[in-house]
Amino acid sequence: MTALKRIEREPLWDLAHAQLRDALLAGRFAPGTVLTLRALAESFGTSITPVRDAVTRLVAQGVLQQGPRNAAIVPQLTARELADLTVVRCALEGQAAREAARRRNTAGLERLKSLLATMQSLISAKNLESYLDYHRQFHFEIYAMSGIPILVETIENMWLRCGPVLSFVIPEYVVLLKGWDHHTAALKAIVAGDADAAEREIVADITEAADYLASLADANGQLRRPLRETMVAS
Amino acid sequence: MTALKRIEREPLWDLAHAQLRDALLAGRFAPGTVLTLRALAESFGTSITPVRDAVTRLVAQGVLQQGPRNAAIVPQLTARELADLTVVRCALEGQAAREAARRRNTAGLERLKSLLATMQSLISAKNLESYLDYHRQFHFEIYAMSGIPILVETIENMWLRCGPVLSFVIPEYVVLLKGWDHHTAALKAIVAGDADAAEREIVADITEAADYLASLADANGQLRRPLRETMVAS
DNA sequence: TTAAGATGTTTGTTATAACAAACACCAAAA
DNA sequence: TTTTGGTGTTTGTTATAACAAACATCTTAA
Repeated sequence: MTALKRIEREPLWDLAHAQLRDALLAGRFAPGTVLTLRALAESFGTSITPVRDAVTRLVAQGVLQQGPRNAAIVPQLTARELADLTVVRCALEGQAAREAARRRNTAGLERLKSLLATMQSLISAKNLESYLDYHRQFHFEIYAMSGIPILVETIENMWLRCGPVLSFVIPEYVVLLKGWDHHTAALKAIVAGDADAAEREIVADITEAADYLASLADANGQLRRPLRETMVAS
Repeated sequence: MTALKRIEREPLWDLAHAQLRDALLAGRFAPGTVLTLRALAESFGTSITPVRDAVTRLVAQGVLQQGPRNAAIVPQLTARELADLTVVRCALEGQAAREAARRRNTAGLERLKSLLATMQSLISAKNLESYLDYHRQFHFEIYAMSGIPILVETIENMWLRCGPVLSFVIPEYVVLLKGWDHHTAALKAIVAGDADAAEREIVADITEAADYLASLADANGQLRRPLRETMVAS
C-alpha cells in the first residue's frame, strides 16, 4: 500500500508560515513593511489566530524583526548587519564544507555535479530567475552532505535573515563572473576530500558576494533596494 | 525625571516564555516530558493563549521539540546530537573568541578578570551552584566582546538546546580539573590579542566538556540523567 | 482469555469577542 | 501659524468556546 500518499492535514498556521517564509526569501515584501495580523489573515482567508502563530514563529527565528508595540516588520538590513551575518555564515558554512569533504558520498557528489551543470547552462541562457533556485540547492546539497542536521538548520536560518536582500542582487552579480567560479572549485575540493580548500572556496564565495552587496549601500549604511516589483501587505 | 523607572507592561506570553526558558536552562524539566498547554496555563494562572505563544516560540527556536500531534516535549539529547551541537558550537564560539581577541577593550577585560577570579574562588569554596552562573557570564562576556549581536544570539540558542543536559553535569566535571583550565588560558590569549590561541582554548574547553558528557552515555546513545530532583508539568 | 469495537477523555487548533494602548486626524485656542 | 487637546480608529493581546483527531478505557463477542 505504498501507492497512496499519506494524507496529512497540516495546520493552517503551518501553511501560513511556509507561505510567509517563501515570500520573505523571494523578496516579495519590501524591507520595512509592517505586517499586520488582520491584513495577513484576510489575505489568507483565515482568522488571525493561525497568522499570529506563523508570525510569532518567524519572529522567534529572527526572520522578522519586532518593531515598537510588538509589530512584525520586514527587516531592513544595514551594511553592518550584513557584515555580521557574513561572519556567522562563513563560520557555519565553512565548517559544513569541511565536514562535507570529509563525509562525501558518491550519490551526493553526482547530484552536485548535475546541479552545477544545470547552473552553468542557466547562466549561459541568462535564465537568472531559476538560477537562484539551483544556486540554493547546490549550496544546501553540500551542507546536507555534512550529515549534521543542526548545522544545516542554523545555516538555513541565516539564509532566511539575509534572503530578502540576497535573492534579488545575486542575479546581477552572477553575470559579472567570467567562467571560473568558486562553486566549481568547491566541488572539486570536496571530490578530492580537501577540507581546507572546500572551506576556503565556500568562504570566498560568501565574502565576495557580500562585498559586492556592501558596495551598493548608501551613506547611511542602508542597502538600497533595486527597482523591482515588490508586494506589500494589502 | 530619570529617577523613576519606566513602567513597561510586558505581555503575558513574554513572561511565560522567560519562565519556561529559565526552567529549561536550569534543567528543571525532565527530558522527554510532554508539556501540555492547559497544564502550563493552569500553572501560570492564565489562559492557554499566552502559553501557546510561548511554546510556539520555544519550538521555533529549537529549544523544545515537537512530538507527534504537535505536542511540545522537552528534548532528550542523544550522544550523536550532542556531538553535532559541539561541532556547531566550536565553529560559532571559536569565531566569537577570535573576534573578541581582535576587538578587545579594557572595560570588558576588567570584567573578565573579575569574573574569572570569582569563578576560581567559587570552585575553592565548592559552591558549584553559583559557579554555573558565573561560568555562563564569563563565556558570554567574551562573546559580547566580539561586537556581533547575531553571533551572540546564535550562540545563546545553542546553549539553550544543550542547556538541560549541560547545566547539571558541569559541576561534577569542574572538580576534576586541576588548577589550570582553558578559561584562564583563553583570557590570557584575548589580552594578548592572539586570535588563534583564543579560538584554540575556547574550542578545547567545549570539546573536553562534551567528551566528558559523551562518556556518560549509555549503549543506546541516550544521555542518562543523573540523580537529581526534577520537575514535571503538574 | 483474547481481540475487536464502542465510548469518553485529552489535547492541539481555530474563530471570535472584548480590551487597552498607540496612532492619526481634527478642531480649538494661543 | 503653531500647539494642544480630544476623539475615533487601528492593532496586538487575552480569554473563551467549539471542533476534531488521537488516546485510553471498557465492554462484548469469539
